[in-house]
Parts: sequence; structure tokens; C-alpha cells
Amino acid sequence: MIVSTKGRYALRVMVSLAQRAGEEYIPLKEIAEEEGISQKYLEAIMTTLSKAGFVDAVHGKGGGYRLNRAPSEYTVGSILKLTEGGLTAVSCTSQGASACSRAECCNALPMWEKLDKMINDFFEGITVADLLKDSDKVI
Amino acid sequence: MIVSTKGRYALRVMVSLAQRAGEEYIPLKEIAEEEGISQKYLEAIMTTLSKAGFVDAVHGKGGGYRLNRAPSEYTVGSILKLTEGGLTAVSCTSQGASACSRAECCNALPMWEKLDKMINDFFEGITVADLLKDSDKVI
DNA sequence: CTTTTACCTATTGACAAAGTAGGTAAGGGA
DNA sequence: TCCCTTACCTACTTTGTCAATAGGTAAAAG
Repeated sequence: MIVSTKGRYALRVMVSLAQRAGEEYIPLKEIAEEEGISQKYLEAIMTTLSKAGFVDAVHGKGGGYRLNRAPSEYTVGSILKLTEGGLTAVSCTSQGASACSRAECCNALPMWEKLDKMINDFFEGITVADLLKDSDKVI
Repeated sequence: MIVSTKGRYALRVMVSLAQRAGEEYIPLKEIAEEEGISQKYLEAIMTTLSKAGFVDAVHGKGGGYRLNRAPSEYTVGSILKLTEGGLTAVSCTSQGASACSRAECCNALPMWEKLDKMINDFFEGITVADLLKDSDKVI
């Protein structure tokens, strides 16, 4: 599994916020109920999005979250990389992992690298705007 | 992570067997030492490959494992699907998982499906022969 | 009938994903 | 000033899978 619930939830929330753009700030509670996501679990995800500057957050009554860019300015890749901490398909090519001792002679390494690039390009080519219901882009 | 060690080990073993084609049967112990893989762990993988008819297995002295087709007849996709139990990038599209209740209205589902197809096509387009050192195919 | 090999059934340890619990800090309204 | 709403923070539990281990049984050759 390359994309866990964390990344999928984040995507859904961003789409949800995009659909309600202009409605000022939307509280987390409302998003969680609407999307059927655990409120507490969603908190961690929203904090991540907020810290990374993907959304604006406001405390207190009338507060909540809001996109701070046009939906077309958010690539799916950027959201997934943020929340998943990367998108690599094998540990061999993820930077955090200890470098594979066989990297020098590995026959398969170029294959993994090409796959990573393919996946990356795929997700970078799709934006939140493309995921909106009324989008005419054929994904 | 879409491809775990199980799948990567299986691939390496298949390549290793391909490189030594014609040498009759090669015992598991030899492969494990050569590839630096835990012998016991490799057992389970080899049994999977054997049961699926990817390799021939022979008991007793002089026995071991051997490919039963040309390396170009094994796609990487078939090996990974067998050992990983699938290649889907999200649980939404894997058949074993309980169907997502939002599948009907999910904005992102077409994206996941397209990704799955892309990954599948990628791996089905590469064979064990392509992974051999002397292959001139640019992966 | 012993050795070599594949095959089978557990069990363990490590780790991350998913979700829970209970707080603190900021900001608006009465 | 006090209260309510909201975001934010730290820690915990639960669950499940991956990776590996342990200790056997069955087949085949010499």
C-alpha cells in the first residue's frame, strides 16, 4: 500500500474545502462529520496541513480551516508527499532508509527509480481542482 | 510501500536462477548465501514460487530449484503479484478489502484506478530477462 | 538407512498505521 | 471578566503486518 488513510483523508478534506470555498472558515468538527472521519484522527492531519501552509487556520468561534490558494494550485503529489512523508514504492529508493548495500550492483534499481518517477509525475499532474465533481478533466 | 522485501527477494532469486540457467537444480541454501537472504525466510518465498509453477523443485541430493521457462517468459508483474498478493496502491481498489462505502461518489476513485493500471502495465512490460546484467534493454 | 533437500506449521519481535484520551492555548461574544 | 468555541499538543492503546525464527515432516538419491 503506497497511500494510507492519512493521505487519502487529507485529499478528501482538501477537496471538501475546495468545494466549499468562499464559505469562510469551516470547523474541523463539521468536516469530520461530513466525511465520516474520526475527529481526533483528523486533528493530526489538519495540523500537518496547517503547519505546511496548505490551509489557513483560525481559533475561536467562527474559526476553522480554509484553503489559501486556488484548488488548481494544489497538486495531489504535494498533499500526499506531505502527509505520507514520501511516495516511494520500495524502501530501496526512499532516502530515510539505510542505503541498500547492493545498490551498486542491483539489477533492479533502475526499475524502481523509473517507477518512482512515474508515480511522482502522475500525482504531480493532478490537482485538487481536477478532483472536483464538476471538473471536466478526465483523470 | 507497495513492494516489500518478499517481492524484492523473489525477484532477485528469479534473476539469480536465470543467470545460472542450465546448471541443473540449485539448492535453496546456495541461493540464500549468495543473495544474503535468511534461509528460512526464503523457504516460504520459494514454496510460493514453486506452488504457482514458476519454478521446478526437486527433493534430495542434487535437488533444488530451477526455472522452467525462458527468463523472458516471466514478467516482473506476475512475480510481484504472486508474492505480494497484489499490487494495488490504495486499499480502495484492492479486491480483498471491504469495498469502500464511498466508492459510488468518490471523486478520487478514477485516479486510483488509473494509477493501478499504470503500475500494472509498467511491471507487466518488464521481464526477468530485462533485469539480467547483460540485457541491453534500457529500463 | 543416512544424507540432502524441499515442504509444513507455528511463534516471535519490531514497527507502523489507525484511532483514542485528555489536556492547553487562542480568540470571539455575552 | 467569564464562558464557549475552536485549534493545537502530548501521550497512549490497539491492531495488524512484515520479517524472521524455530522445529519439525516428507521425498529422493547414494
